[in-house]
Amino acid sequence: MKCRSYEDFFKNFANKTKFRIIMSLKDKPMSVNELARKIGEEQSKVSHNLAKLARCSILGVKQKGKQRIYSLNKETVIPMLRMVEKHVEKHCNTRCNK
Amino acid sequence: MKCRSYEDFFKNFANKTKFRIIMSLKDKPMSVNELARKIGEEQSKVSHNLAKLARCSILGVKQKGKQRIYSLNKETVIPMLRMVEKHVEKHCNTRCNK
DNA sequence: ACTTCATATGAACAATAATTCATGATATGT
DNA sequence: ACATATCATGAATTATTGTTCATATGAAGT
Repeated sequence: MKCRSYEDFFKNFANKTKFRIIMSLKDKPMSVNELARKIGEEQSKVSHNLAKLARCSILGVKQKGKQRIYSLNKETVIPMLRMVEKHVEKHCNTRCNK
Repeated sequence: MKCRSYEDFFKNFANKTKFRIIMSLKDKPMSVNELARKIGEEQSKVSHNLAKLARCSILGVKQKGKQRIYSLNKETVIPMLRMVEKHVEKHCNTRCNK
């Protein structure tokens, strides 16, 4: 199953685990276990989430020995995040927690 | 409850009803009933969804008599949609349904 | 061929979000 | 003050997503 709609695309940003994965990959590409360790979640969970992210081309993958290295599609994602950041700054008042 | 995180923000685009509302409001601001008729959903459903969209400042509201006119925050939303559109064009191969 | 390491996958279960339905609130006109 | 139109809200229900756990797959080395 491919990412077949805008909604599907956005779902990948609308979830904490996926979002943390995205954020982690801003620095550098990583293998599944690396990521799992970095965000403190178990392999299977990370793997499931990676699959969905990759299906929507938010991430890319390449094999490297036994490992799979996931990398962020920066072309799309970085500008997107920047926009939302700007939006939140502007509209989310000082205490954004509640 | 306010929109307190990026995830919350993105949730508003990750749902069919909300997405259709957003799309409908690209043309012009509308009242709740207008919207409900336009997308063929019942008032209560639309209203619940509008509430969330407005909390994240994806929509704005103003009262006009008994009606509430919801309008799209085009500044943020239009460029966002354009970006995703581009992404989908590029990465979603010819038959994007399946 | 066997073992190991890294990752993927399916199915059961849990958590979260969306919808529905009944009702409440508010503005407006009479 | 009452009736009506428009919209919001809460709670129960349903639907969708996410997680967990056990297991499968696949690459690499021996």
